[in-house]
Amino acid sequence: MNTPRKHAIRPATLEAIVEAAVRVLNANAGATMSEIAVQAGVGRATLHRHFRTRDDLVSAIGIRCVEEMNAAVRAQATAGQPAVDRLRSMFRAVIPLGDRYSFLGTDYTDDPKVREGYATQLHWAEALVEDLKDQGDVARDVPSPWVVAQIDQLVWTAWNAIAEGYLSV
Amino acid sequence: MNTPRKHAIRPATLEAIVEAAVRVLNANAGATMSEIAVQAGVGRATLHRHFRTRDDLVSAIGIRCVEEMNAAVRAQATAGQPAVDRLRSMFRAVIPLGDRYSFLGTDYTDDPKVREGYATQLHWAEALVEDLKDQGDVARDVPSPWVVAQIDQLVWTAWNAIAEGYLSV
DNA sequence: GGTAAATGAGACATTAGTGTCTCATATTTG
DNA sequence: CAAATATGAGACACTAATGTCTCATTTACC
Repeated sequence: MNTPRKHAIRPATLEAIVEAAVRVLNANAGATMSEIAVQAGVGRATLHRHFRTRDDLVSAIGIRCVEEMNAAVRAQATAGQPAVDRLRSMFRAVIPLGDRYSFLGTDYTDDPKVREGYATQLHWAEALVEDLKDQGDVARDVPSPWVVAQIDQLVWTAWNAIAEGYLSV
Repeated sequence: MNTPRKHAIRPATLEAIVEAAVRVLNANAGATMSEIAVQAGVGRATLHRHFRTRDDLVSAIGIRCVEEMNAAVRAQATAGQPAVDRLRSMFRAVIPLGDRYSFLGTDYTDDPKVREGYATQLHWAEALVEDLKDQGDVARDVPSPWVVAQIDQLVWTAWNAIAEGYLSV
């Protein structure tokens, strides 16, 4: 079941679309399907052929983003490391992805997979904060959500700083 | 010269519009003129009568925002205080304004007055960072723009934290 | 109370974007 | 080379929002 005769989309086309979408949306979160099509060097109809609506496209990129993020974090994480080192590893993993995905902070997608992936990241961060408190690296009376928010925002700030050129990876 | 016969806009109407716009745009940066009109209890035509375009309205609010911010900072600032205390005062002054203006981080306005007001804030922060370095509160080799960005983002994070309810003013 | 001006309601034209469809062309596959 | 199919180009209908306009009604001022 579900055996499309040959190929439903040419890999090169898909790649061009996704790459262009990431690039264009990163520069302007409200970018239009036409702009993306032009940047991808592809007809607008082709966009709609593979991503029926604009939301579908943004969701697809959102999914790719959280997956890459989680993969990057997992790849860096070494079990048994001190919490502080794991925090540092996380930064090292995530910050280089900013030039591709920072627009997701603005252009919101409600896709359940994206929410799920983001929730995974949050839980990971919450657990890390607990460990930091256990080690005495963070005072017990600081609200954990506040610490998590700070970690989140530090990543975001770094992304912006890199985008604006006064910090480099 | 410039003596409109009686009044060009009723103060109550203006107030209702601006208040509603702040409230609605804060909840949804992409809100529509109709939504704002409804929330203000005002006809949509009246909106356009006093703010010809949507941009005009957003700009007007942006201007009001930076003016309030700068005023709040100036009101709190006591000359001759140690830099760290001035930083704390700034936070105290600015953070309570977040529930009204945090949307300005998303909904961008290009109005020159807004840019100018924002530039004022930046210069103020830059000068403060220099003082902090002079006092040895911040290491000399940390890039100043990075510190400024951190201050900016700390305010932003606090605004969000308050909006989401796990922190209070 | 009477008058002038501000407002509300709604019709209207315009614009920009979305999503669908068709057909000719280009590309892949066998 | 031939057949199958993905693509490009563009026409089309549809929608949502903006900005303009008119006219009846309400409000404020003298």
